[in-house]
Amino acid sequence: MKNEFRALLERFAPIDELAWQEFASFIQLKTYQKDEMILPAGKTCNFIGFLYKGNTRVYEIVEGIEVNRVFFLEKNFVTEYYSFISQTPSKETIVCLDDCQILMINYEALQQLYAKHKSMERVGRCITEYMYIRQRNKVTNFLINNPEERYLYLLKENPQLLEKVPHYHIASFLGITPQSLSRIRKRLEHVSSPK
Amino acid sequence: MKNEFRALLERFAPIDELAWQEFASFIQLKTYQKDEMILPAGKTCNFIGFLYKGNTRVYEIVEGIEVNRVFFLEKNFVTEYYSFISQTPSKETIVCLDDCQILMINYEALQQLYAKHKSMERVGRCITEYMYIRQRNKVTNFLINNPEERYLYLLKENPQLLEKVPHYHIASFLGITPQSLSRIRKRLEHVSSPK
DNA sequence: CGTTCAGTTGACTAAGGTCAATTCCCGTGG
DNA sequence: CCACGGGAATTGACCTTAGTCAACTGAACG
Repeated sequence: MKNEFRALLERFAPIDELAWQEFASFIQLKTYQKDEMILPAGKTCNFIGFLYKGNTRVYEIVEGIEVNRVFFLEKNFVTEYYSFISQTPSKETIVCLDDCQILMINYEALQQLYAKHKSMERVGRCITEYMYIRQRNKVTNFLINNPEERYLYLLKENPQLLEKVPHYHIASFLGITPQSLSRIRKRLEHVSSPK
Repeated sequence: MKNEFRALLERFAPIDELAWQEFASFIQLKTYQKDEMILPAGKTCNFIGFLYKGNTRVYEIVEGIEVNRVFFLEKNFVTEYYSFISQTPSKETIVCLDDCQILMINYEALQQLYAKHKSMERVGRCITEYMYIRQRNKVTNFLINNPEERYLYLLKENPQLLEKVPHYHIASFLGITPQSLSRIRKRLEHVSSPK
């Protein structure tokens, strides 16, 4: 279980054995039920989690509209990264899409590890960069692609998402209405299998 | 001149005198002419600059289309931050919109300073966070606002931009065509001053 | 068997994309 | 000083597509 967490971290940079042992000793397993909030808006995110089981949705209320920011799926991280690194209250809420088991490491523990182990700090920095580039890619996607192309991109990058997440959440994530998504899907259906 | 650079940095976190002295000793002044490239795509960005004079544009060629990423204006930073922090080749190109004078500090110097001065490292981390949140805000802007609203947002946040940058660059930055921008401007004109 | 909610569909409107033509502005050279 | 050239900006005509509001379908659940 913990080894899967390690494997994910090491996709960024290697961690030496000693650092990992210490890291592992800080890990806590938490379980949540479907629709439960892992992090409510207004609270500071003090963890980085590994989604051993289940899927989550991160949303923000902007001008009264609920906007889906990101979906963290099984076997990936789950955190509100900005709140975590800056240790300021989150504007976003993380909720479970289904029952979840999450391995968590908290902020204080991680800071200790950063100070103590060069290899951990390197992983941390790489993750920050990764988070940054993800945002950038998303901006690019909005800049050069229309809704249909964004949907196709999502389909290509994250086909599992469509099965795991209700479509109206996907629509919000793509910045369109559920109706539009439905029509886009219909259009594409005709193209791929023109009957 | 250098003090203005310092003031900008200290908007993120205070820098102690000793750290600043050392930082200042590394600063180099470089000058560029209008349309000159400060950083061509493919080269690794090894500097963070302070735009003492002039304005710059950062663009990327995506699927054959030139997409404007950001404009760095006088008295602000100029860098390709992802390339800088990860020390990997930049996908983006930085060009001068007019003649520029830039105070630059290079990567190696900065790393030295980070290792030596806690206050410098703190500033560095805060800047990374700032860059991250900027991208996030831009995503939000695309998610909840249509082109007209994005233009209005830009107008509110960065009114100088409209005077300093040709409109077709603004359009690309907003993710729309120059024609659309022109029509949006016309529409708004009628609203604000109905003759 | 009815309630609820996600998803779809229809009708209509508005807004952006595309292509082409035109105007405006500015610098250059005759 | 004026005419010309070129790029930016605007405008027009047309098309496509997303938004909106409302109705309907269908599946899940009690």
